[in-house]
Amino acid sequence: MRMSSLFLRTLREDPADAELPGHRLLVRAGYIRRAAPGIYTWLPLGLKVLRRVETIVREEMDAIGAQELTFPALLPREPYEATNRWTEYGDNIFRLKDRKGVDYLLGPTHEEMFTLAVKDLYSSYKDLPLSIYQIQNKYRDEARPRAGLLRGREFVMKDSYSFDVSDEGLQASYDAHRAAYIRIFDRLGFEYVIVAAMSGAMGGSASEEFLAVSAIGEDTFVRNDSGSYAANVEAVVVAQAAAVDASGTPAAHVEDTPDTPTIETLVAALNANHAREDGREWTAADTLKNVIVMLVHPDGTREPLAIGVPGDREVDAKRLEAQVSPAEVEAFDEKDFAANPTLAKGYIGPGVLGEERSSGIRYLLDPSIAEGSAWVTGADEHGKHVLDLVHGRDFTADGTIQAAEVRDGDPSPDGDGVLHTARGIEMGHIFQLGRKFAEALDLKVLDENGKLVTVTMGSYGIGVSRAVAAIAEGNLDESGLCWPRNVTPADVHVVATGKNRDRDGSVFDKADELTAALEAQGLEVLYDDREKVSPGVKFKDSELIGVPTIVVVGKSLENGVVEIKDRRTGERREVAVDEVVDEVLREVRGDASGATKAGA
RNA sequence: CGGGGUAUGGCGCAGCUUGGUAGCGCGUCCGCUUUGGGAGCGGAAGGUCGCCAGUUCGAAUCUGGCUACCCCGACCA
Repeated sequence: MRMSSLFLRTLREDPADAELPGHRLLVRAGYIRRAAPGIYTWLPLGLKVLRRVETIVREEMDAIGAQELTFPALLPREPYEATNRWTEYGDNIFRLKDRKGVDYLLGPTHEEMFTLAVKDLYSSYKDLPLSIYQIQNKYRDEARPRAGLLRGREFVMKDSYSFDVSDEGLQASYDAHRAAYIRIFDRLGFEYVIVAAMSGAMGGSASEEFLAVSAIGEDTFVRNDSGSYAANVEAVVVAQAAAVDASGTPAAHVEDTPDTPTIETLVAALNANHAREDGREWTAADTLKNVIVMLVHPDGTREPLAIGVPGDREVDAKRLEAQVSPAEVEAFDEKDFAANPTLAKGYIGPGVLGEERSSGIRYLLDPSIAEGSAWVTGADEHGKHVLDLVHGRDFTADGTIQAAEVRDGDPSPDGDGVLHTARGIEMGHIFQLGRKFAEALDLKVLDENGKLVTVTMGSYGIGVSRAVAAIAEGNLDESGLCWPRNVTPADVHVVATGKNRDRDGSVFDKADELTAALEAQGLEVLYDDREKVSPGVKFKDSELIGVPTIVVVGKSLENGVVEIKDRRTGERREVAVDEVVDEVLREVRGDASGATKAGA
């Protein structure tokens, strides 16, 4: 690539609409341009990076025998009608009509198309197992696109699906994908963690996410010190607390606690007027907080739900949503309270909660609330709370729910140490869909006995354009980007510092020659051969663009040497002109952690 | 969907309070000089001041309405 003719314009100043450092640099260095909110143009340099990420994904998918195909991005409505997703996706789907008024959509995901394609072509167990994939643009009309490529409305995704007759076969396909994903993310070169995840609205069992560890990530995950446990916070399963002996607990008794509608005011009132017998102060953890939310089911029906959690914890909205999906959660507002007169706002207790009690509202407890444990909680009357209310003796719930917030320092569910929380960017998600989806679309094959059996499926995704953004965010400094070798738009950046071919002929001649020699070795070379551009500008641009190895041909040519610069460390060294090609090859190939090695 | 902000040449911004020839920096083009860290001087091109209406002799500026975009939250890969 000759910079004198490359379609590129670097910006000296940050774009005003970019917030994240990596996004700013991708725009400034001329990799991408915003075309519309959440929609980006890939300029030549950016496209090179995107293609290299795609190539790594493609190589590893092919290596496990998955076969590539491409579905249209513009899809008919019918298949999505069959799985009810035309409705369930709601406003998140881009919809359009053709000239006859027939509905179409821009594919937000392609489960239906994959499943129907297999149904169309295959009908025997002998055809399976099968894994097929595509690398395709996906479209989601996000309520609020943000963070540049990390959450766009158009994005590039690799999605694959496995089709098996048996559960064992599905497990094998899943394991193969998991191993391929590990190789892919190793080659892409970022720090990632594999966490247990929720499988989402389509159901299914085993599910894991690959998260790039990053403070700017939108997902929260937890892990313990030994690494034996890691999970998306949504998927953490808190163990049921063991029952405790309640024989010494006095009978439950209602006390006046005026003006205590919050846990904070309640604890203060308890300590002022109802001192504990054991002399310890009351804390929020002694109270049972009952939170009411309104579930909105996909068919539009509304159902209130009561959740009991220890008073020192909040209900985690994401955990709750994951548990009740596909229902959505709305706040329980004043109108709802008015419609449920047995609920005394601020003093709600188990006395009225539960399907069998006066409110009729389903009541689910956090599993940390042990049978036999005693609580202070609302007495369902304004200004009154009940003390020594024992779970199992004085009240019961309709079940448990994993919806309380998970905190740093909580015990690890596998019993090994405590949990720490961190943030990550979801880069990949693999899960065993099972038969639910194939059933919806009636995907069956004949087995050895000539009987029709429903196929079992796995679903595996990687955010390809998101990977470019995540790599950029993780590989930059104050001067610009610093690409890992496996995804850099060029292997080496040759800078000719001359400004004028007439006067600096020897510099340009040598740089031309060197570029040709490097290209002859199969390297992708970005060559700054611009005239009338001062050396300072070329140096700044080379740092902004972030090719890992920079070769400067200039002044020192008089002494028969050129300069090789490491973009990441800033280290520079002089190398004799006739040794440069070998030296660069050594850097590019020797240092290629992951890509060439893992691919070999 | 709630809260906040912004809208002026390709990019970044000033001007608006107090109405009167639309400005600055970067970038682009021409000339001369310069030549290893975003060069200097001189010249030039490039703008329906988001849109609609109103007030006014006169609106980027004042008033009303609308729209778009950005950020935080809610929601989702």
